[in-house]
Amino acid sequence: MTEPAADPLPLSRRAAVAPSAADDPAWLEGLNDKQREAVEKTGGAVLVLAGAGTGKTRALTVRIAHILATRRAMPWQILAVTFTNRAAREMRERVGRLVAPLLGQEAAEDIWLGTFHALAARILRRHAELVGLKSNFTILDPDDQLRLVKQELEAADIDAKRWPPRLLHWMIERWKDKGRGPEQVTAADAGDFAGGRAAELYAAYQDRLRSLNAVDFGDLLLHNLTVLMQHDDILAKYNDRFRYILVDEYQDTNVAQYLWLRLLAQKDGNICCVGDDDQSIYGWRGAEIENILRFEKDFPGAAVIRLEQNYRSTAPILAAASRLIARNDSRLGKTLWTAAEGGDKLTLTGVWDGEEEARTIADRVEDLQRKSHALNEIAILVRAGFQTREFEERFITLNIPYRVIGGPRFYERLEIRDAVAWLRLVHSTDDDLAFERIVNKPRRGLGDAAMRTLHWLRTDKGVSLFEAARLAASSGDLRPPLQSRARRALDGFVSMVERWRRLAETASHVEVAETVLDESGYTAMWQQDKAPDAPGRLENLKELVRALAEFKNLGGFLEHIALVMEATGSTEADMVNVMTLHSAKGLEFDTVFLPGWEEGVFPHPRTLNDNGIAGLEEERRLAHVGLTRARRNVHISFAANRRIHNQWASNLPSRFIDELPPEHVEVATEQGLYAGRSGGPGGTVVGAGPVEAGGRRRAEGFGDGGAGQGNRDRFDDGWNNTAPLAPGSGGRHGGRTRMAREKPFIIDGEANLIRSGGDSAFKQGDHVRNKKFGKGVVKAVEGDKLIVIFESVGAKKVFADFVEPA
DNA sequence: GAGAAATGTATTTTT
DNA sequence: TACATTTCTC
Repeated sequence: MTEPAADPLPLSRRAAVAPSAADDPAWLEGLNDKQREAVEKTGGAVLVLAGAGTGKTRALTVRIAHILATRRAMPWQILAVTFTNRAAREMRERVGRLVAPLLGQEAAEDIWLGTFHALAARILRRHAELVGLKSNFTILDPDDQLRLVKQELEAADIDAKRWPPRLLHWMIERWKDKGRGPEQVTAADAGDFAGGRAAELYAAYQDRLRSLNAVDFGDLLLHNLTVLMQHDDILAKYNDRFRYILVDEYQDTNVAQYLWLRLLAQKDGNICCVGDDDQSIYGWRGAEIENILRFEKDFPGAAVIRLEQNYRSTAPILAAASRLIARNDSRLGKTLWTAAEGGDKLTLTGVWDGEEEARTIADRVEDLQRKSHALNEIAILVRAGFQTREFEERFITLNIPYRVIGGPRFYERLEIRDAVAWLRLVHSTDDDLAFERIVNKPRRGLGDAAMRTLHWLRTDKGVSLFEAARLAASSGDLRPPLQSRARRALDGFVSMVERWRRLAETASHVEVAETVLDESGYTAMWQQDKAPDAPGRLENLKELVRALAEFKNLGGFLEHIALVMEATGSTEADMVNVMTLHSAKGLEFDTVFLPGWEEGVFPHPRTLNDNGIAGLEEERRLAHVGLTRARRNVHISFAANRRIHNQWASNLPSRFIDELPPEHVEVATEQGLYAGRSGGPGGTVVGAGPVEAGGRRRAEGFGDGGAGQGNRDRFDDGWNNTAPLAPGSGGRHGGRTRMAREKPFIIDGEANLIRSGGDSAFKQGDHVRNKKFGKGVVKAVEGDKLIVIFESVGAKKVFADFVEPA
């Protein structure tokens, strides 16, 4: 139970619910002082710093309702921006419920409410010609984007082996996040990618997109910026229109989104941003936590309102989350508190390996199930996707229903993308990417040779590939001549597509889709496929048609799948939820398991390597997000050994464990794993597998072997430059790849690795036995950990508690 | 053009 | 290990 005396946090402050005056309008009822302030302060710039579980969505939706109900603006004069479709949907529903009794059902429908991308697309469609596009431009999915990048690399004759397309794609995305077109990329930004040609490739990629009448996600914002900055009249129009702007999850905005908001808000300046700097976990994809930290400078005179009263979690959970996040320097500072008293301590469990961790957690889940705890209210939140596997396996054997959230998404599946490409082509024959994707699916004898001819025709005549196909089918005068078989195939293909286009003029889009999938032979292709996953794919195709039926027309549907890539999953069934910490943001559960709190897993070493202190702070925010998902119980665990990519690694408990308040944590480890955590040398020791003759090995992440005392020290002298990259230039690309191939390190008793044994029960040279690795000899003693050379697996760093004298 | 073999590569993810 | 992608081979 909580011990208030030992607790530095004001956990038992009095609840600050506003005394509800009798003449208060209905929509303001039940708000606390701060929430109410956030709702009623409608003029000027407002930053609502809303901690986890403090009712931020409530404040935001009531604020919209308040603006509407008090007639400060009409629905279409309000711009409300979210990041996810889920948030947008939820917000519209909630606003609708609030305002329907006052203003009618339609009021909420007319609000400009949606994701950044959906709203930007809506605006861009009106002004597409100003950036060289047609208003029916295609929004490419990541797969198409990458394909184009590859093609550009190929066209520029750059070795894709040495310069991975994915990296270039990533660079381009980040530039777009920063609101920079190709001409704004400096040589320094471009780095040494392909000998400094990245900016040039970026420009080529943009040209290519334009010629395809296509945009990627980043372009939606980027082109908006171009339009708004270059056309004062258009900007003025939107400035007049949007009298109130509201932004959710402001800590996740990137530079482009920030600039977009600034432009749109520049006239009245009635902008209200809601966010939580302590939940900024998307820096790696361009989010600028600086945006929220800088808000008061950006919008002088801005009001800052802090929502700190938490209605979700128990006091111990909040104490743990607060204590942990207080270690971050880059934050505005907030302290969550709750009026609720009591609550269980967090539990901390150390186990031998990942398998045991899964077993332990699954057993606990089973136990909860017996006590009729809803499975839906249980979540297992992991750092990285691969960690879900062992839980899945365990749940399958125990027959516990579970769902993995955030796996491969419906619209990303191969068969769906193929089918959609068919529809895209029927919708617009200009869609070259769609054409290329399905022209030979199912196989109709159109391979590289035929495509070369078509590409030549396209360039020569300046037409689309589809048009080129039509020409090729009828003309005899072709540069690379076309086989008669290919010509017949093309002829058939073209007339087929044209027939469907005529059909589309009269028939419903569902009918068209069914015809296309049937007559193209695409369905038949999967029916004949004997692969075990073929039936599932056919099922997905049916699902696609079902989904299609919910839209008015084909165009609407295609826009939807471009911008709404969400998974279709049942949320009703009672199942345990397994997902990454990232995808858990915004959700809450009664009981939350947080496995894998180990150095080498969480914080993730790569974040540390790439981004140093800032990276560590982001990982810590991730831990904070994890903790604050729980209403009642948090179970943290760590495994001393874990197999990652078929390599055993012995890990120390995460430094974040040290950052939790001990008085709120119950250590449930039988062998005292936790007790010895502090003071030891840090780092991850990667086990070497079987000892191979003479194998001197070196592992990434072992750079701090010598000196570390506390965590801070360890970080400073180790983590940043720990990976032994190739010296000198080469830098990231070459260095990292080369390193990864080198073998892990075998601890062979080098003096600098041996720490004084102290009071350990073992000493160097002792023969020991361990239940997993068998017999071995102690090579070194480090506090409560031993380095043992096992006969079976070679050198391992193990906790002394896990071995016995042999 | 298709299937087999070799090779590379393994955070986080929404739109 | 497990996957996707590329290259090889027929």
